[in-house]
Amino acid sequence: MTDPEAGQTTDPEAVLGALVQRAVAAELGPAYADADPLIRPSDFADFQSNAAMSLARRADRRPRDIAELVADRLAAAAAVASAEVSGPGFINISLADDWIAGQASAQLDDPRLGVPRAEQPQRVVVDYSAPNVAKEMHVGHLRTTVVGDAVVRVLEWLGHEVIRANHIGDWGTQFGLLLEHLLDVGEQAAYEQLAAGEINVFYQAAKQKFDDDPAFAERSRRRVVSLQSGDPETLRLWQLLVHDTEQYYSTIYQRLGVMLTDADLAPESFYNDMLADVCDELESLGVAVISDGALCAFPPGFTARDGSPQPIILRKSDGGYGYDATDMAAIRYRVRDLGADRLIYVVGSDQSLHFAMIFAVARQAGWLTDKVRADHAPIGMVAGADGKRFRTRSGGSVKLSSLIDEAIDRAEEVIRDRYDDPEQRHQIAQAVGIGALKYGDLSVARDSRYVLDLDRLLALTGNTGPYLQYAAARIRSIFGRAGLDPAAVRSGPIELGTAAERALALRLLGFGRAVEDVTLAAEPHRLAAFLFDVASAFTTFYEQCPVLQAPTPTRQSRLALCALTLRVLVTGLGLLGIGVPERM
RNA sequence: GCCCCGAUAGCUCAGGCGGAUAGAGCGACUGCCUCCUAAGCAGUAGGCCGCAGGUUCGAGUCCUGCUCGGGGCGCCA
Repeated sequence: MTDPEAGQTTDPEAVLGALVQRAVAAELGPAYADADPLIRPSDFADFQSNAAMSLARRADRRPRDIAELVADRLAAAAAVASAEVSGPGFINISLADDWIAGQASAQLDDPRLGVPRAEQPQRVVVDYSAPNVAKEMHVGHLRTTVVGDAVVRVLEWLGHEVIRANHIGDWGTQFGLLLEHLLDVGEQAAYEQLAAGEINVFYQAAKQKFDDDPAFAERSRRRVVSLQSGDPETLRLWQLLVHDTEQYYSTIYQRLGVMLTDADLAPESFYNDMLADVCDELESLGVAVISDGALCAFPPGFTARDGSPQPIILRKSDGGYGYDATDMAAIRYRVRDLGADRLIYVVGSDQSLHFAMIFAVARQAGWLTDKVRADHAPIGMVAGADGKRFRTRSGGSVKLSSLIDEAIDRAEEVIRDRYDDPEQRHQIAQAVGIGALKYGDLSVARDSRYVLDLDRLLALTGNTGPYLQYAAARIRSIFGRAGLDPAAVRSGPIELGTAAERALALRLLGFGRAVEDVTLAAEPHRLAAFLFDVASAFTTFYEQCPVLQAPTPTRQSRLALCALTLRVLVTGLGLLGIGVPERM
């Protein structure tokens, strides 16, 4: 165990946890050194430890007696102002003001703001976004894209090596009709339409012809065969189609400020050459068997509608490969060739069964071992007004690009009278609108299903991205008025004269824990909630504590606290992929 | 039929590994711009945590059953 009062972390819970563990071990014996200190936020103090009650039975002592002994030892620690027993054995712990102030000063001086790098860096493949070629990116792609992006940023900042994998759908039978339609309209016209984002028009026209024109349908079927058999001209057309829509994704990603680039494409077709070998290996391992003419794997514990074993279908009876095979190939490739320690699939919750089965088969095959962790991070579906799954048919879909436009327009509307310069106005509106949009999706649990509500998603007041951006802008404004560069303020001393200052400083110390929490289950909303608490604590401080007008020692301290708050907000929002405008 | 997810304030949602009096935003209602940005702040009202049992010192949280909603379950991806 590390020294509880040393090390890089500023996290009070970690520090108190170590203190409680040490005290428990001293009172009850070394066998108790690893007991969970059960540190929780408290309504009655800064924190409480509930350890005494859980240890009472094991130690055959009365919980209050244990609590008294531990509390006495805690009270002697420099970090602790008071430790008192209450109720059945709660230990209410308040931290010393000068300890909080010292930690905050250290955090300000630390380039990493008290967030240590991972002790054991991993190589992590994060699979997210995954739009389909020649299909519109709609609102349903927003969350997987921004959640994946935030997870990637957090993992990288913690020192992990991240491989971004945009598993776009660029293969399958629908390409027959798309390619025939491409030939009909001409390459240039198709390019213009696709690059302009008129993707659904293109797709629906192709689909219409497929349904109405038997000759077209027949051509399409033949085209699929040509594609799969590697006919050079067909491949050329296919690449054209893929390239055109990739260009369109890129513009969306750039507008959203998402890290994905062409270099991160890991399309379905990438695995085509591996599929036969994947099937062979699974078959030779005895994991896959022929059933009704198809090559299937039957992972234990999965049963179908009629109670029979439930398969994944690797190779269809017609010899073609399905997406089960592609995903198996991707797992094998990512673990064996890329050397991944962890796989995170930020993919819709409707794929839960699929991933459970895929992972199970990969374990049977020995591709996933105890050393490799595979997570499906389910993304909740977007529902229509009827509460049911949001379907993109019948023109009811919301294009992601329109949503972005709307977000920026709404933000610009708010500041229309505030900034004369249209360029500046647009830049602010862009940062704020995109910030609102992304935060709106990042601040809820990623698997919560939701009815699309633009007013909620694009809100500019309350617990929103702009609220956090606004707090940062106000801090910058303070420094601007003082003619100071906030980045230059790197040291205290910080003094905590008021409750608002203390509450803000204490809150800031939890930054590292909040960042860490994101990686546990790929949940950026935990960081979002923390940042909202920080901004909220700051605005209370802002209302109550004049900074520039304060007398000298207090002024310096408050400037330091502001500088620290700004850096935590900007860094934290950056980890969520949200930019912060200089002014608002 | 089986499996997964959900049900918390009027609405949208948070609630690490079980802790004391269940939180936030929006909406409603009261106040607050001679003062570092009112995209803000302070406050009030609003709860059978779906229902019924169980586990235990203690359950929104864990277990069982049920109700309702969503999703999934052999050759689409």
